[in-house]
Amino acid sequence: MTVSKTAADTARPSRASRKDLVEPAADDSVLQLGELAGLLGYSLKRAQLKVFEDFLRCVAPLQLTPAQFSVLLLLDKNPGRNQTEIANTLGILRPNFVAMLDALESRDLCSRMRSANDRRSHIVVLTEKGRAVLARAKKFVANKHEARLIEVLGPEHHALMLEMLAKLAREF
Amino acid sequence: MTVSKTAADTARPSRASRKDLVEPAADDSVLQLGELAGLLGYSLKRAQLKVFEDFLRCVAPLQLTPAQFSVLLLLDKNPGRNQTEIANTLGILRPNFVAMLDALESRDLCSRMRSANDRRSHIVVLTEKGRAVLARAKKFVANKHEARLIEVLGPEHHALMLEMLAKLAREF
DNA sequence: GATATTTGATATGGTCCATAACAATTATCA
DNA sequence: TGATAATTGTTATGGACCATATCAAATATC
Repeated sequence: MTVSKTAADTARPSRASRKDLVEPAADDSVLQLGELAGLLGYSLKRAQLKVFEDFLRCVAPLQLTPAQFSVLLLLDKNPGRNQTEIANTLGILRPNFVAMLDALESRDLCSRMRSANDRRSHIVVLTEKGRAVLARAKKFVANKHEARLIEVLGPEHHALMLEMLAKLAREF
Repeated sequence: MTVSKTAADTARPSRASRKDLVEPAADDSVLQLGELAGLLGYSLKRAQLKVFEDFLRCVAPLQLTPAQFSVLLLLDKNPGRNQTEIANTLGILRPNFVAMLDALESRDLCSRMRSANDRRSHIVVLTEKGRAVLARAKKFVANKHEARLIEVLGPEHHALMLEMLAKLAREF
């Protein structure tokens, strides 16, 4: 027995214990989702993966992930904030935000500055290059990514969807 | 210098290089999301996390994750299928599905059987206990989880949302 | 019957997420 | 004031999830 309790470590029946023969499904048709199709969380997850994939494609020339883009957007909209404030707003834990900022700072998209008030905190500021990249990214996102979403869903459904998702994220 | 190239390993400016003082934001009000609120992918991700959290809470007595629940549902709806067929339908890669099945099988919720046709493949079947647990899980999900979603979104918006999410997952 | 393909499995590495702990700094308050 | 507590950025670490290469056994192909 191992000590750590990963799923992979759980006991698996020996080969000898599963020797019974069973008839496989006859037809090779597509599997039925059943009630899975009615599970909101399931479709939510699958849709989210697709949307993030498309985001990455649309903004690939700038090499920005959705999370990185959200950081740049937040820095632009909220100057003079420190690491914890930015991280908290995005639901990122402070320890995990360090490496994220390191990556952005090493590409000269943002910069850590010392606060004039509190020598503990680092104020995070967009660099000139950061502002330029963000501006280009915004255009890619609006013209390619969101445009495609609006096209597929229809403008009114897109707006409604945004509203409902925000409601879920807020009060669920 | 380390060898692997994680984001955390990217060069970070030395402490000496960021000594400039900067005025922090004066007010301590809530940070502005800005265009982040209009990004569908952002709200999609946040909503998905909340919904999965709620799912885990609602089905906690049965100790089932959303992924495990989806496997049980699929096994029930599609008897006589092998591991790859189940995994593919759920978008799970075969190597990663092995540990997942190990966990379920070690709890006697399902069982791997040899196919009568093809001695390579394992037909995955629900056990009696698996069927019982699935039945209970379905009730928890319907009466607690989905019920709350419908309550928050409203029945017609819930249905519309499901439709749109499925559309995104399908044709995006 | 030689070769290619499929299936389940292992190994491995990457990314993301969560917690504990630490030094430096600041806040609290007796 | 000075002792103690709290905060900030950081490191270390481990778990969960995802992706690729590879393998032996079995089957398919030609």
